[in-house]
Amino acid sequence: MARAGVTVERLTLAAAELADEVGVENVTVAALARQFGVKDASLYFHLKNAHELRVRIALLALAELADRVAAALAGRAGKDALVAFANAYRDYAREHPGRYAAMQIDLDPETAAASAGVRHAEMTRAILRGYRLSEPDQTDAVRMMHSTFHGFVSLEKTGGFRHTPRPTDDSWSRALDALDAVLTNWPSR
Amino acid sequence: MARAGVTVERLTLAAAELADEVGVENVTVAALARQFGVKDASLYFHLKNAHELRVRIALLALAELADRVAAALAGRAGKDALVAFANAYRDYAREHPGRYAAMQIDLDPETAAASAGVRHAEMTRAILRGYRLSEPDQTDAVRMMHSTFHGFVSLEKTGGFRHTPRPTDDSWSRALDALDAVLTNWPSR
DNA sequence: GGTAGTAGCCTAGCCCTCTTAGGCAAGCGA
DNA sequence: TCGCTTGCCTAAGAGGGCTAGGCTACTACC
Repeated sequence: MARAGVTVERLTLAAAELADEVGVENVTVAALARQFGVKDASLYFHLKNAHELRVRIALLALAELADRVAAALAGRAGKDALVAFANAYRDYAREHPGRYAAMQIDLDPETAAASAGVRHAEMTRAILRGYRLSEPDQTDAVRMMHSTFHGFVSLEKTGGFRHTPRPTDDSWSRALDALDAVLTNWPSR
Repeated sequence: MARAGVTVERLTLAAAELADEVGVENVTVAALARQFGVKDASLYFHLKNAHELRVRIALLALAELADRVAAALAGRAGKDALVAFANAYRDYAREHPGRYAAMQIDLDPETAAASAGVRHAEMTRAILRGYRLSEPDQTDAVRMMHSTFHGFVSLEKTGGFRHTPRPTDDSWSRALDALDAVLTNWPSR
C-alpha cells in the first residue's frame, strides 16, 4: 500500500485552491480527503479539526497577500503607493475569492499576532508616511483605508453594486482619488 | 395532537434571533425545528430548503435596517443625515450581528431587486442631495460610502482593529468626518 | 352535521460531514 | 534484523439536509 504523502502544507494549499473553486464554506475535510485519495479520518492525523483547516487557509492567504502588497509597494510613495496597494489588494481578492473569504474569519489573538496580518498593517502605515499624519490620525486613516478597500471588494463580490450599470473599475479608481484627497487633507478637529 | 402553529414568518423571526445568538452558520433547520417542538422534516412543508431560510433572514434584516435608516434620516440633511445614516447602520450591525452577516449572502437578481436593499440604495442617494453631486460622481460616492460603512463595521466585528488600542468609536466618527469632507469636495478629474 | 379535502405534522430512511478509537503495515534507525 | 514510529486504514457514532409516504385535525361545503 503506497503512502499518499499528505503533509499539512500540501493539505493547506489544496484546501486554498478548493476554496477558490467552490467557496470556503464548501471546503470540507471529506472533499480534501477525496482529492488526496485518502479516507477522511486519515486527515485527522495531520489536522486537529476542520476549523484548523480554515485557519490555515486564512494564514496562507494573509501571507500571500502581504507578499503581493510588498512587491507592489516597492519603490513607490504617496498616491502611487496608495493605488498600488489598493490594486494589489483588490486583484488578489478577485483572483482568490475563496482565500479572501477565508481571511475574514475571526483568528484568536495569538494566531492573529503571529500572522502576516501584522506585516499588512505595517505596510498600510508605511503608505501614510507620504501623507504626514501623526497619531491618532494615522490609526484612524489606516482604519478608514482598510475599511474602504475591504468594503468595496466585499460588496463588489457579493453583487452589492450590481443594480447600477456604472463599471465598478471606474468607481474604484474614483474612490482611490477620493481617499488620496482626504488623506492629503485629513480633517483635524 | 396539537399543531405547533408554524408559519414562514415565525420561522424567519426565530431564525433571525437564533442567528444573532449563535451566528448564521449555526442556524440549522434541525435547531429551528427543536425550538418549535417539531421534527426537522416538518419544516420542509414551510421551507423549500435550508438556503431559503438564510435568504429569508437576509430579507428580513434588509427590511429592518431600511426602516431604521429611514427613521434616523427623517428631517435631517447634509452631514447630519450622513452621520445619522451611518450610526443607524453600524448600530444595527452591532445589535444584530447574525442578521447583518446574513445580509451579505449573494441574493439572486430578482430577489435582490424586490428586497429592501433598493430602499436602502435610494436613501443613500438621498443623503447625497445635500452634497450636490451629479452622475456618475453620485454613483461613485454612494459606492464609496457604502464601502466605508460596510468595511468598517465588518472589520470591527471580525476583530480587524483589535491590534491597535485606539477606541473604534473615535476612528468611526473621524471616518465620518473624512467622508463628509470628501463628499463636500468631491475630486473631479 | 356528515363528509371530502387539504393543511400540518410524523416516521422511516438515505446521504453527507465531522470526529474518535483502535488496528495494521511500511520504512527508518539501531 | 528487529523494533518503533509514521501514515494510513476500518469501524462507528453524532448531527445535519432532505425525500417519500402516511396519518390526523381542521375547513368548507353540501
